Parts: sequence; structure tokens; C-alpha cells
Amino acid sequence: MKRYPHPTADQFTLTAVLHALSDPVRLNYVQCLANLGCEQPCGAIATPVAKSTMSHHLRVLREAGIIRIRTEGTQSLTSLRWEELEARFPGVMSAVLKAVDSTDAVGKK
Amino acid sequence: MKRYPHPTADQFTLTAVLHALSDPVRLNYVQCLANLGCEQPCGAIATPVAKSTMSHHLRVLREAGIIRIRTEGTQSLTSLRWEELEARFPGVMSAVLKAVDSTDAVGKK
DNA sequence: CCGATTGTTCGACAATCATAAAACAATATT
DNA sequence: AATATTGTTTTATGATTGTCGAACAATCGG
Repeated sequence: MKRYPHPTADQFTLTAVLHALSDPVRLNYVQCLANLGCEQPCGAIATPVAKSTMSHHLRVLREAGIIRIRTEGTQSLTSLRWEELEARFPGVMSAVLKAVDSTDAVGKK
Repeated sequence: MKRYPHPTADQFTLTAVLHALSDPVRLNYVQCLANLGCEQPCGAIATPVAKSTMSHHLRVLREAGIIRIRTEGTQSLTSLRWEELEARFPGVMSAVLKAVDSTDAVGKK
């Protein structure tokens, strides 16, 4: 069973969060995760990149505090750290995700 | 008199805005600009980097649509494109700037 | 006209990043 | 045990990035 280092909420930095969300592939993944609303295996969300690349992106999101990853069997389950993010940086995630919904900012980099 | 290309609001992309704000030097500049509330010459806001570096950062901010730059005499006057940004991505800028105020996310990269 | 002020542009450089193939690890299934 | 599933790690590569100094451009003040 793999263990991943997750930062605590007080270790989040705004610049790391913004940087993590500034990549189209990552932003799209986060948006899907938010829309689905519950824990998802990495593979459940379609992406245009190789699995090794996706593994890298998920690490960036995890290290920024945006997602939590735990393993169950062979799969890695990812979930948004919504409450912690909203508590630390109120309104940032919700505004960003609303903006994603209302624009085509994702997909074509 | 120099002319700078500025994107129109419909050309803004969320990822470019987030990327532009994800650098500590740029985020700090934007925050100062917002706090001062009015047009400022580049040099009026202290930064830890060389002027050529700052010129680069201001171009990134301009191309993302975050600031407007116009020249008057020898100085370049910068201002936030607040209304346009809020209209395009409601809540994003205001949430980010509030988060900056409430954390030490800026300065130490 | 001359020098000072204020930024921009142009290399150059080191660091980071997004990407993917290949090998690996861990668990599940048959 | 053998194979399939799922994702990570390693290694490599090309692109982007942040940084600076030096040269340049434009204006302002004498």
C-alpha cells in the first residue's frame, strides 16, 4: 500500500495552487473531479496525455493541496480537498471552477 | 510613444490568468496595484528583481489581460483591468487578492 | 545639446516543466 | 502460478521560464 505525502492546509501556498491550476490538463481534471463530486480512480477521467504524464500532473495537484490520493487495491483514488481549500483561500477554487464552466479555457492550450 | 498589444476581454484565457498570477513577483505587483487603486508607474512599486526582469513580468501580466500599460513621457503607467477581469471570470481576481492579503504567500518563493 | 530618467529589447544561461516510453510494483483475476 | 489491471518511477528530451547585464530608445530638465 503506497503512502503519499500530503501537505497540511497551513502548508498550502497560493502561488502553488494557482500554478497547479494553470495547466489545462490539470484544470480539466480538477473540474471533472468537482463535477463528479466524489472520489474517483485516476483512470476514470479521460485525459489527452499518457498515464505517466498524468501521474506527474496528479503529483503536482497533490503537492499543492488540491487533491488527496489514496490507494485501494490497484487503483489510486483521487478526491478534491474542497473544504480545506475553501477554508484556506476562500472563494478561489469556487470562482475558478465557475469560470471554467463558463468558458472554453480548457483543452486547447 | 510606444504601443502595446492588449488582448480584448474575450481573448482572456483562464489558464493564462492563473499562470500569470502564479509567480510571486507578479502576484505581489498585482496586489500592490490593487491596494493603491490607481494607475502607477512601473517603478513606483518595489520589487526584488532587475528592471529588465520586471519588464518581462509586466508583459506577461499585460498579455494575460491582467494589467493595462500606457506610456506617458518616459514612464509606463500600469493599471489593473479589474472590471473586465471580473466580468470575464467573476470572483477570481477578488478571491485571489483577498487570499494574498490573508497569507504570506508572496515574497518567499 | 547634453545628461538624467524610465523602460524596453536583446542575448545568454540555469532551472523548471510537460511530455512520453520503458521498466517496475502491487494487487486482482483466472 | 500466470496474466491482467492500475498506476508509479526512471530516464530522456524539447520547450518554456525567470533571471540578469548590456545596449538601446524615448522623453524630460537643464
